[in-house]
Amino acid sequence: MSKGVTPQSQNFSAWYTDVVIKAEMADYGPVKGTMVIRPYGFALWDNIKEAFDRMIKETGHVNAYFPLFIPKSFFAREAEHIEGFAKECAVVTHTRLKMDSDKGLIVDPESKLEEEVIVRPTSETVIWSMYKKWIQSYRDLPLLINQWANVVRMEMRTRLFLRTTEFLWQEGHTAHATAEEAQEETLTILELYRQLLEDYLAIPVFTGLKTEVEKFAGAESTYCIEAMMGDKRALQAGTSHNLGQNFAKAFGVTFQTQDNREDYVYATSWGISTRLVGAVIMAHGDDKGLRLPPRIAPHQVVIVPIARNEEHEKLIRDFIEPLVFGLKEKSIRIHEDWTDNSPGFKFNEWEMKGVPLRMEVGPRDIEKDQVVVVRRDTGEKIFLNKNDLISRIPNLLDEIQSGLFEQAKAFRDENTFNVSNYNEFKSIIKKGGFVRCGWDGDPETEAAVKEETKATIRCIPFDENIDDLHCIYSGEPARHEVIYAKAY
RNA sequence: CGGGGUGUAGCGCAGCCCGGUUAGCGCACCUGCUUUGGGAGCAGGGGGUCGAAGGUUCGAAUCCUUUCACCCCGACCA
Repeated sequence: MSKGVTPQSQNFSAWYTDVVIKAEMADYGPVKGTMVIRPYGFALWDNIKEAFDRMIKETGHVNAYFPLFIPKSFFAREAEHIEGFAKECAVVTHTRLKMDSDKGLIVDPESKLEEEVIVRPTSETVIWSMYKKWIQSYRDLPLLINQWANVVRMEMRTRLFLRTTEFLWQEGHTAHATAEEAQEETLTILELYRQLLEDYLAIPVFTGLKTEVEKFAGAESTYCIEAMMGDKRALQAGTSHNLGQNFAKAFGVTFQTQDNREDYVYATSWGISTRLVGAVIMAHGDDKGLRLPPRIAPHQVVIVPIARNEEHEKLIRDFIEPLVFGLKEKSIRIHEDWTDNSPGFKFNEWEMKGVPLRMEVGPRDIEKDQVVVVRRDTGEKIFLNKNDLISRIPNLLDEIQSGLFEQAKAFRDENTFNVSNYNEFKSIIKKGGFVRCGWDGDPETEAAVKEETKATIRCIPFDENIDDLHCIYSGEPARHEVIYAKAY
């Protein structure tokens, strides 16, 4: 691993790419826009995934898997849906290659498909085609299915984790007997997303409703969590859609109600993606690299032995063995770095990789029955007696977890402004930050602001208050209080 | 999809204008010895169809043509 990264203050996006690569989170794939998630990055995703998977199972959801390929015709059924995704679909048109004497390996024109197949950009359509078969009666509802899958959206501009042609996500697709139940589900999931971000990723979020322009193609309404990154830009970190009866109507999914009527099923869908890995990096990282929240960090503690010779090594191994055992018993994820790099190198490397706690153990410590523990979040050096270590480490990890959250929250709050004057609005958007202000509810106003400032309405927050509020742009009485920001 | 840029060892680059030894440097890698509490030192070593194809020339990394790929900046998006 080579030295250092571009400082955040100099060029945030260069910093981001440097960190992703140098921390061995991901690498570029051979096809434009593709990414390889390396083991260290995948371990982080795995931990996020595990936490959320547990949450949805506790709330009655089950996992399943639907196919990657979708008949093109399915997409024609929901008008807004196709509108939203048509421009970024990968299409399979042929099924074979062959060797051509002139041109080498070519697509065999003979193998052209009758009906072209698209690679899923999202799975509503396949899933609802199946739900039609599975749902007849109110007794079949609610149907609460989730899938962990990859999806493909052909993107022009890509950035590792944040926007790649193929990405991993979870997509929940639920079917309900009533509109109320669907709405409740939509908000339940949004709340789980909030908890995941705040309690596990240590990222504070605003929750709220998307405007008509920003909502999901084919949804009645879209709710979201919005987070602030280290460059004061917004990142949409998760969305939960109330799909109403749109997909049920498109796919003819009806059910018999308790009183023997026929009605269309009410639907929701919701997703979070590997983008969250990018969110963790950009919300917490510093000029030394990543700073990972302990609850999702692949390694929570890394041990760096300081040994001059084999005798020291043996001494250290004996010294740490019971400590490691004790910590593992407490389910602490601990890693020993016995590679023959120098200690200084290891310090830098594990700081780059964001391990919350580093434990240095050398002969001088062993003499004093102690170890040196260094916090990644604050850099603080703590000398711990070996007798206190096993009880203290979990506390320290908790402190780091909440410390990262508090720091991110303070940063967000310092950079979120209530504003009533458009000039002030523009100057804040220009230098970065969120603006809470009034909006007259007109999509043309929203478009004009976007055109002039590049800022978009991230959401209409649940705690909006429009008393005496006027639209930042038109001056009309506000229909909503909204949060504007430049977004990823 | 528009504008710009870059392709030379795994990575980062020099060489290219002005063609001419065996294509070079830093990092990384391998071996050995000495080291190890903030990115170790010395010695030795391996690794290249100079993005690809064609052309000009006695001779091309270098000049010309074509092409491909990727990166950056904008419009779209989880």
